[in-house]
Amino acid sequence: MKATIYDVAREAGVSIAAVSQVINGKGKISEERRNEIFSVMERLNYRPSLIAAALTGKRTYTLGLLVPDISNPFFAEIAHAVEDQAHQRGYSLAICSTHNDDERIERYLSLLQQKSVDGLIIGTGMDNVELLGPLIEKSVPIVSIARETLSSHVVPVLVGDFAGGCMAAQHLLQLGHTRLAVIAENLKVSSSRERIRGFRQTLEAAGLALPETWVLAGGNDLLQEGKRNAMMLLQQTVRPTALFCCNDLLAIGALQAAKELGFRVPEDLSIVGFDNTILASVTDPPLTTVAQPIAEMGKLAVNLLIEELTKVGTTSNVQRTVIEPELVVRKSTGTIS
Amino acid sequence: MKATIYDVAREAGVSIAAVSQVINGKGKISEERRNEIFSVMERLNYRPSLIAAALTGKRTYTLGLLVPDISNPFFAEIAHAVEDQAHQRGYSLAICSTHNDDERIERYLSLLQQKSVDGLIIGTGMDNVELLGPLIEKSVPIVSIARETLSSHVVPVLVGDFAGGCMAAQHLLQLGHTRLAVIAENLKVSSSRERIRGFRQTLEAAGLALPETWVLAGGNDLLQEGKRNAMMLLQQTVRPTALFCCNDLLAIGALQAAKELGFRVPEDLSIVGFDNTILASVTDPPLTTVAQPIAEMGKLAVNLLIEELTKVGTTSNVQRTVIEPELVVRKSTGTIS
DNA sequence: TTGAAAGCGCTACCAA
DNA sequence: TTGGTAGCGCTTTCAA
Repeated sequence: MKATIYDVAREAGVSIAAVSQVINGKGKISEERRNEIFSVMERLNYRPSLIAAALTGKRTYTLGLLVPDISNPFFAEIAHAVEDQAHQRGYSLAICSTHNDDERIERYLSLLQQKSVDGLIIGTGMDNVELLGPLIEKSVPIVSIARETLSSHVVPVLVGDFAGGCMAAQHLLQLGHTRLAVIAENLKVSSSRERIRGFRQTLEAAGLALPETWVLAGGNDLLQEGKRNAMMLLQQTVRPTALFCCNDLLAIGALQAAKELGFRVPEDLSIVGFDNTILASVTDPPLTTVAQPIAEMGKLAVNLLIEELTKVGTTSNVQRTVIEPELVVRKSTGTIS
Repeated sequence: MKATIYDVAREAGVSIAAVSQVINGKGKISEERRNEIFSVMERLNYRPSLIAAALTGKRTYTLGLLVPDISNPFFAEIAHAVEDQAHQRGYSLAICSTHNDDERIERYLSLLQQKSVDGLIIGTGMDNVELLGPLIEKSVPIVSIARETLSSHVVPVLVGDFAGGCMAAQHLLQLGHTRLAVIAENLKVSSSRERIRGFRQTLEAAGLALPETWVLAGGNDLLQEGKRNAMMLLQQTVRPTALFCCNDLLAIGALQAAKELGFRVPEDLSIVGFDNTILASVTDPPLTTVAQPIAEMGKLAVNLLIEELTKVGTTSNVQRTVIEPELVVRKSTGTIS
């Protein structure tokens, strides 16, 4: 039913070895034979089985990508960037939404291992780094994207989270705000912590404090969570005039809360997001946000990974890469009135 | 370096056949042996190679998903739904962004074929259906999602586009609008055409006409395109009071155009979108839109596909499935003032 | 119940 | 330049 290398060899009156050579452009085959074989392959609509090739030790040309949730625009954009570059390099992508659930991660990891992916890109949080052990042992190269290093064997590609937090603070400070609060995702996520650290440090350098009670975090449904936390912040008698939200979804939730409570943005409240996903450009007012260079990160991650998995033997010597973020000022921030 | 079935067999003092049986829960192996083998597998951290298994004719447990662009929230949500269900059924997903480019589609199709995916879910437009030929010959089951049938061999899972168009029209009609226009994506896409057809028919049934000049389409950057087309529509001396946009991205573009031109939504202009992606809930005002039951469609598509590929031999007799959409009324539509 | 052995489609090494 | 052939790791008869 499906043409194999044997069919081609038979039709062309050569050995399968010859056909294999032609497929891989190796060995020495005369022009004549080569062309003959090509034409037979064409005629039979022959497609070499990557499965069989992989079994003999070649690569599978498949990369695994772990993200918390592909329907979250940030990760969708990451996936897009990664896929694009992978495709360019001849690899395809197995995408896995982990829901940040270790059990699911374990299943996926095991599956990817069984499928012998050539490399792994991790964009999901992981409570239990041990789960990577088996992969590392089998020396499957791993890079993490937008996440701090998980282990010394994982090369991270990340955005300057700390710097991003600083930028947000600086911007808000310049606008004259003095009562600032933070809404974060999940403090287990290192990038959130870094952003907050940058934010706080910049504030303190300016002689302002960021009280612990004004750093709210947690929750799974980001939009809801952002809204809920913003509500709490805004209903206090002394309320913040500016909010730094650790991602766009949270910022949008905050935006909704503000509107619901009758605060005008940015006149009564400034909001800064993080990520610069499509969402940020679509809200009203559009969101001032710290942009992650998603396309660049995706591309870099794939390139590092492929570089890693193509150089055999050589000890890996790639180090962490940090790409600087950029503040995109839109309409959700302004001077205090 | 990596444990194989041989290692397990040797350690356990049995034949590889026995191990294989245990793995697959087939054949008759004594409790004792079985447990012994299991414990050895555990100890060796053995993971059966799916590659090798696939080579012997078993499935690869991989499904291919073709979408135009995974970073578009609609397709990201589709991907999420599909992945979720696939994972539940023990399959993983190779996701491919085609950019609606036939050349890219061809490359991906060829790749998926070489990887022997068990089935294909197509959510992308295809100018050249012929490309599916090779897959169909190899009897790889294919379902299309949110797309009209591409060929008699492709089972479609779609939303009632026509009905959705009707709903939008009805809603607008009820609000008293009489000058309605349409902004569409690309008239090559059958779903767009169907939506418009439903919309127009409902209008006509109410004695209203939808002039061809008020049906604008085309473009690749949906947001921009929606904005541009809305601009054109709104700057005419006799302008529409209501816009039906064939997807949320277009609707958001229209929303931005309206604001830029100083029209209030919904007081001066009503806008209805289509899809009900997360974007629709995030704009201001939030978008009234026709909701596609994305999760349901994704689940159904996967189930149909797996059903198809598990029943050997039996002639496929699954027929097209249409899930009805639902109008979600938010704040972008209102009575004319 | 168990095991020996014949593939699955392809690569790579070694002879010819 | 070519072709023969030994695997790669696993499934699956078929005998024992």
